[in-house]
Amino acid sequence: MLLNKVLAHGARAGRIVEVEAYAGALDPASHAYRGRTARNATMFGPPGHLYVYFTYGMHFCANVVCGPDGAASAVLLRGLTPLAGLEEMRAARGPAARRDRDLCSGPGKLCQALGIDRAFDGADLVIGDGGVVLGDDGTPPPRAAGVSGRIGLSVAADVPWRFYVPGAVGLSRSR
DNA sequence: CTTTGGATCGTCT
DNA sequence: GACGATCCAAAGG
Repeated sequence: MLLNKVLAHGARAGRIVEVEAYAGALDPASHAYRGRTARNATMFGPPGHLYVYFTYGMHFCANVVCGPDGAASAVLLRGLTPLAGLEEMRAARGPAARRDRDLCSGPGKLCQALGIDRAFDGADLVIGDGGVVLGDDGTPPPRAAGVSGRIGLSVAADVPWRFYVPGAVGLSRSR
């Protein structure tokens, strides 16, 4: 359960409030569906590492590899509540992020805000090599997490594998 | 508030 | 050669 864990890069940190699950080779919507390639190699590795990919010619998205070595299961980080390093986040995001709640309210946004790019692909989030760490500040997972279909997919979007903290700051807009 | 279209390029077919 | 686990600005209500 990643909800309410904390992702930090240097002085910048945010609480994970929205995620989506991808079930490796069994999931038509997963990058791992058509087997291992140079791009998705990290997903096929051990859990606890960061899988970062580039899409739409301009955005990065970050996943946490969660299945055992070889399973290629991963969880996409879709939304964070900004906790620290807000000034740095604003500088990285630019004028488009008018309110604090806009800083990390989307998969591409949170990567831009935290300064995560392809160079961080494969980083170990537990020991924090590369400067990106996944931590726990004692906040328990939500008593009742919200659930919905996944967003932005052309296949298997109806599978209810999007989980979020109801009412939290930093959720991407739901449909 | 909602809807719509453009930007932009690495990766796989 | 096509398309994507997206975002944003602009335009209309």
